[in-house]
Amino acid sequence: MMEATYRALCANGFASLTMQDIADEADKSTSLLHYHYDTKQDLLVAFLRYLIERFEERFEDTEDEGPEERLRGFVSRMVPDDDGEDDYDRFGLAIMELRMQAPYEDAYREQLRTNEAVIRSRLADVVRDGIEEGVFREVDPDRTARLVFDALDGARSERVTVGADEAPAEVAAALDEFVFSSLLVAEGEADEGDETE
Amino acid sequence: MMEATYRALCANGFASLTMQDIADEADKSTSLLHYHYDTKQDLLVAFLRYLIERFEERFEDTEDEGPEERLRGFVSRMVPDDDGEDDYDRFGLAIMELRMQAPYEDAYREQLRTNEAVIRSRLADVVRDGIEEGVFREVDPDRTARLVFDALDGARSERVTVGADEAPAEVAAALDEFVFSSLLVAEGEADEGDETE
DNA sequence: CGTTACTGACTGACCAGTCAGTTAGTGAGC
DNA sequence: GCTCACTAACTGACTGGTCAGTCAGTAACG
Repeated sequence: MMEATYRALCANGFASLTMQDIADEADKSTSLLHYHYDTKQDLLVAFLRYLIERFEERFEDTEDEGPEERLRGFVSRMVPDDDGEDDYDRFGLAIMELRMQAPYEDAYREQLRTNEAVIRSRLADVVRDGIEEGVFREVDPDRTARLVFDALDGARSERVTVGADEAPAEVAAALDEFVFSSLLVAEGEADEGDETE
Repeated sequence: MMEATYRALCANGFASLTMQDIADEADKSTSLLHYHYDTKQDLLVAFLRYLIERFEERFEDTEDEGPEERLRGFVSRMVPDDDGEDDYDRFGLAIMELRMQAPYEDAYREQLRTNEAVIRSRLADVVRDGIEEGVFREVDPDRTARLVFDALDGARSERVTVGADEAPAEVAAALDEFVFSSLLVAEGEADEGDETE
């Protein structure tokens, strides 16, 4: 069911997504969807919940790597190297379409807020860990995480909307140049100085 | 007519925008809209064109300022200080909704591509000018402009979708810390010590 | 009297959600 | 081992509402 929703979103986008589209992908009737979920919104909120659960599962696997690898891993997961991933863009776009409906639909907004908070705080944790381990210099982890997340998000938005395929890679490079390079403390330097800003 | 479209977008958002909404704002009939514009898409493409013309007019006014002021001016135009601007968020959201339909509607995509290219290249020009004048260090102007634009865009998206009101200001601060501060050459320390906020 | 601006009434398509059912599985009693 | 009752999964046909776009006109203006 969730899988069918995923496929339908990739195939049709969100704005023109109908219950029929999902039903077709699942080889079921629309009536069945309404049997399990009262409204289309209910179904989609359940889908968003399903998504963030999957994200958390996948993220846990990286917890033993070093801060820098984890940071770069995060970036490269948002910037797929191979352009073969057709569904990646389609799905990313569909989710963005959905996000744009959040202000009009409380249920979406609440679930999305949760999802984004989880992602951003995982990223901030990586930065925080890096600072504690003395790999990164002292910065505001939340603010830094937000810059990284929002820049990549903006780039992705640019890519999927107007087809600026190079945008995510360019932004990743710029982040590297301006943020990550300034984040790494010089090797062999002190990992001391607990000075809260 | 364009004004009416603007008001209708603020009031209703894009996804649920009907020709009737626009007609109501203009105190005209929907038939008249179809008399001037064959389809809803045509009307909205004309509206997008109208927007970028207005942007260019307003931007020309800043051409005599210094690079740093222009850069900060650009940022602060995307991050309204006073939270009183209700329409600003509503309209920003509506445009983002529209952008998300670009992949499904060629006419939107072409016009949006033009609009975004104009904005980004104006920003890159500012960086380029700054480098030529020796105020900024040598960086890739397009890449830097993209980082700034996309980060602010991502922040705005976060704000309007899930109500993270602080996002644009946080990102602006992070840009300041990571990008702008590293952009200014130390040269002579001529007029510095300027600590805004 | 021709053109441009404008209207109200209508249509055809689409779609979420309803409803009155059918089918399949599960177990209890005999 | 068979029937009956109960329930969960599922369906097709339908409805009510919405909306872009059409069309046959009218008003205004030069």
